[in-house]
Amino acid sequence: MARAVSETHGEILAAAARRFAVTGYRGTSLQDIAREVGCSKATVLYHFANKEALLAELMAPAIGVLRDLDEQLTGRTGAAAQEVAAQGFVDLAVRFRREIAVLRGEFPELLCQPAFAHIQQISDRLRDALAGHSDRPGARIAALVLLAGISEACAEFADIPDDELRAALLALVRRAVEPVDAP
Amino acid sequence: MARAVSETHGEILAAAARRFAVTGYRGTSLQDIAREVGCSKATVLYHFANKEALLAELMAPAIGVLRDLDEQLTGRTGAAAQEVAAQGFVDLAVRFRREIAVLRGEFPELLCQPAFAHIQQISDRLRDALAGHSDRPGARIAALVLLAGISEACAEFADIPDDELRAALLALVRRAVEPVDAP
DNA sequence: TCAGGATCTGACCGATCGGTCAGGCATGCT
DNA sequence: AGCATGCCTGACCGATCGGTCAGATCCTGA
Repeated sequence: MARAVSETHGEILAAAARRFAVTGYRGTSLQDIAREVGCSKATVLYHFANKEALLAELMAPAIGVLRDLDEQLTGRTGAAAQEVAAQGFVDLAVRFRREIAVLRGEFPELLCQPAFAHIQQISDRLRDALAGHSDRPGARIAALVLLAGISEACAEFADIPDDELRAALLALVRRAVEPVDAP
Repeated sequence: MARAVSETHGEILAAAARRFAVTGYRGTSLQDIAREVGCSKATVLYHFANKEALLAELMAPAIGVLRDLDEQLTGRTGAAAQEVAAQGFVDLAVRFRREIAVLRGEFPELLCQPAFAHIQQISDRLRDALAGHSDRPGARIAALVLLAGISEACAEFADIPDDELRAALLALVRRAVEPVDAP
């Protein structure tokens, strides 16, 4: 019955990604994941220290890209920051559609877990950049609406090809963002 | 220890609204609500048949307004449908900020419950109207991003006055919606 | 051949969940 | 006084959760 190490490990990871995307992190039990893989719950906990570690490994690639985007944002201001934030986040959201779906609505609670403590600050900076670092309520509100809406759209439109989704979202963001330095 | 009938009933409802808005429906136990009210869990279940009934009574006013909006949408097409949908939903979302926050991310699972079965269809029609009944992917994507984003923004910006939030959201929607009948 | 590590499992644990139930207690009607 | 009714509670229920643990099984290198 024993399989190669990485095989079962990867199967659990893939099954978790599928289940989390459909029923959310809290809504998915370790038993659910084990059932989908075809192993026991104890096996899942042999390969992963706990449920949170499973989620962390699942989100690691997306978080890495988010970190990169955060670095690209440093120093940029005004319209330049908006453009980099828009292009970067749309690209990230489309590429990591499934990972985004996992966080659906559970963002606030999941951010409390130590493994994701820094994500909150990064997403705050991202929102700030998309608002062109403006403190006008209109700009801040628009930035939040767009970031949250894009996440939801990427999770929902699973059937649309990457290119098409990315183009549509980018066009939307560009006309929706409140322009800075109004004449 | 006994209080007037409606008093405890209302207190439970108010406490549930507060807790649900912070920790979500699933993330809030009947014990949590009882603790906030200062009564026993059994008392909560004396006033409400079950947890779902408590949620249903909490959401009833918002659902009523959503139904009204749905009726106003029938027969309208193109830009007129977009405008009615935009104005109606922004107004609804701002007025029922707390109720919107309750649904945060738990929308899909909550819609499965029989008490909310019809909400899915209404929100589909609302999204369709905001897209100007266009079948272009760009229009449909923009409509979803806006509806989801507005919900999230209303749940998040609890400190901004109604008028200001409504104005900012409406301005955003008007410049973000993909125009129909392009020349 | 055999020791030892990697893999996997069933049984089990304490905690918490939504929900039930018999009964206590105050109030008001007859 | 006696009874019914509405309100409230502690104790309890079965189910499920994440997580632990001792041991069975398999593979590999000496």
